[in-house]
Amino acid sequence: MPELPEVETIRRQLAPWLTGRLVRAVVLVDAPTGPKYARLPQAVDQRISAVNRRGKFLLVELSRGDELVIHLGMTGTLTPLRPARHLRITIELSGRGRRRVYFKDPRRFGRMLVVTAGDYTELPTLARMGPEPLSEQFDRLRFHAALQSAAAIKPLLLSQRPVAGLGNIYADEALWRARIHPLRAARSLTKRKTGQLRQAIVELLAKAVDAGGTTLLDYRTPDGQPGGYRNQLDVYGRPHEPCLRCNAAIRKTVVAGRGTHFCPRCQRLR
DNA sequence: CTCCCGTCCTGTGGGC
DNA sequence: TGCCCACAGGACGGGA
Repeated sequence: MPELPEVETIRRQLAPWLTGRLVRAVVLVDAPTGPKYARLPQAVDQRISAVNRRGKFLLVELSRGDELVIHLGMTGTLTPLRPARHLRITIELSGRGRRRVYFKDPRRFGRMLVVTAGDYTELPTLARMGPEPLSEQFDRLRFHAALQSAAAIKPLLLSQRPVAGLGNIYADEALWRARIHPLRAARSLTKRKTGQLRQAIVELLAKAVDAGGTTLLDYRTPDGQPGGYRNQLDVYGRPHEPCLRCNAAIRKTVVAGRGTHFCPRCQRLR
């Protein structure tokens, strides 16, 4: 479900609420065990010093040199209200006001585990993640270099390696903005084109963060609000509708097993 | 090493 | 109404 703008929106709401509090307990509900929920008891009695984000991962800094890594998968949410169904984990906190965070995850694709801070050997995508798109690290030269691959551009973007945080919606949106066909071999793109793609990614994600992300079905921020970017989407979810640039019918296909939207006129393969 | 595909899991919506 | 299939914001592991 959540891509960078949604996770960033959640992080901003969570940070003031969690920072400075002590983790009193982590309660596994509906018995999630195994590597996806490793070492959670280790968080108990540690104080939360910061709530950070890398790509789509939330990184909760703990006082004894550990890190609570949270990935929401497709359908995960963190909420102060106990969900009626699909509750997986309850985190109990010290202090006044809201003292419980609930991790709701219908499809169970999410994960939550404790690692030594910065040790991401159990999280290969995080370990090899590209630069944050809204940081100085995301520069033209490095991005162009990261695209020297025979792979198709869309699946490469979804790998998180050239740049962090793009998922299925924003990959389609960015490629439409930059007028690049999702199946174009990444290394066939000129420097000028990769520069345009970089610019598209930055502008798109900044606007989406401002809007609080995109709600398609059930995404909600911790305070219960849907994301406002949905009605600003240019191609995603608009198959057969006219392209907003050239009026040609938006096409929907499957690329790398994911629904993929593009304009066959603006985004040519060659 | 890189790339591609299937798989993990549950819910929903469309077609018949 | 009921059933079945396709599809859904992601990441990982295995095989080529």
